[in-house]
Amino acid sequence: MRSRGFDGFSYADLAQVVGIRKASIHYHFPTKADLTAALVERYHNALDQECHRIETQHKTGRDRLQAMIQLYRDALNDGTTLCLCVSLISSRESLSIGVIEKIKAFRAMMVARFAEVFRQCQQENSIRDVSDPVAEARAALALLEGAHLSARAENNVDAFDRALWILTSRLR
Amino acid sequence: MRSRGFDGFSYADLAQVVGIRKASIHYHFPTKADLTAALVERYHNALDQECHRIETQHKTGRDRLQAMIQLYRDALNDGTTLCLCVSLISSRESLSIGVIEKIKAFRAMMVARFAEVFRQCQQENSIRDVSDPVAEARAALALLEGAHLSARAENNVDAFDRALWILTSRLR
DNA sequence: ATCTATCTACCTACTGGTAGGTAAGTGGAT
DNA sequence: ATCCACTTACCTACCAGTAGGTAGATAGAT
Repeated sequence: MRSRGFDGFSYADLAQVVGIRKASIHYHFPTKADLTAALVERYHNALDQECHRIETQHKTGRDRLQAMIQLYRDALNDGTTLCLCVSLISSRESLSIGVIEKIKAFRAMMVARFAEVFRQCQQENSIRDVSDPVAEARAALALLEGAHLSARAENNVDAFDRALWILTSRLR
Repeated sequence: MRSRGFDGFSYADLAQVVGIRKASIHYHFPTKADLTAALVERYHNALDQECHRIETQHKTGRDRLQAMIQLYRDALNDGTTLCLCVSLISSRESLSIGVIEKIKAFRAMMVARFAEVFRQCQQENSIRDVSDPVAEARAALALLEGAHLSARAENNVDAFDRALWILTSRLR
């Protein structure tokens, strides 16, 4: 799903990967919308947990921000996958409203997480020119998602790092 | 194509929109790869021309950058469409190598255009902290593409402006 | 202990519909 | 007469989703 998008993946593909018949997947997730909603929810929880782990493992805003950038970098899986959110939004026209709402919720969660980290960086003075942590967070999310697209287009994870330079170069 | 993506749009859809039979489209563009390549090429030329128009209509780097941001903003068409490049890359796994190369070429062209504008801004001192115009250009492209995704996810063009704030707030 | 009923998780086989793509023909312009 | 743009009618492959059934685990009643 994260590598082929909503319109590009099928029950048959998934069935082959997980090793059961597609009818069995329909048993657990009657429609593609159900399946997608479950995936987004799982992704939401997984990322939320990862952010929590980062909070416990890193104490400064600087380290936390870098760890969260690394989190997105890892999500690329060497260019084979995108952030679930990115691959789904591109095919928004095919999504059910339930899935769209879940994507919005995921993004709101990530913005809140980033805003908290930027607020901390502001207090630490560990990053240049932070005037509005929430605005910074929204921009950072857009930048990260755009960096994912860049890396995929160039078929090169370095493109992700080059795009993120605009943010990482502000760290001190 | 720009609203539904490569995997989400079909010859039948397109035929209905343009008012001829889908076999007639196959006459002009035998395969979906041919059609997509032609679309990317047209998009490339159209944007190149738009950038040229901006260069003649605006003289300062500051004005040119703002006009190019507006160009991307207009490409959203009130949230109904994405930059062609964005909607295609998400379904990269379904694309022919020819199309991927054309997308790379398009991105290289846009990076070069943006780099030129950032270089001018640097000379004018009309934007804060420009140290590397090419790096700025790459980051700006990622930000613009990410802002497109944000606007689409939030179903609100304001989300585009909010993401771009990180760049526009540096103008002076 | 065993019979019975129900449930879970899976299966094969199929549906209606749509995908990209093609072969052969039509009709107007040069 | 020939070419060009387009048509109808068709193909095969695949799509999401369904019908109907089965093996095996679970649990309550006797």
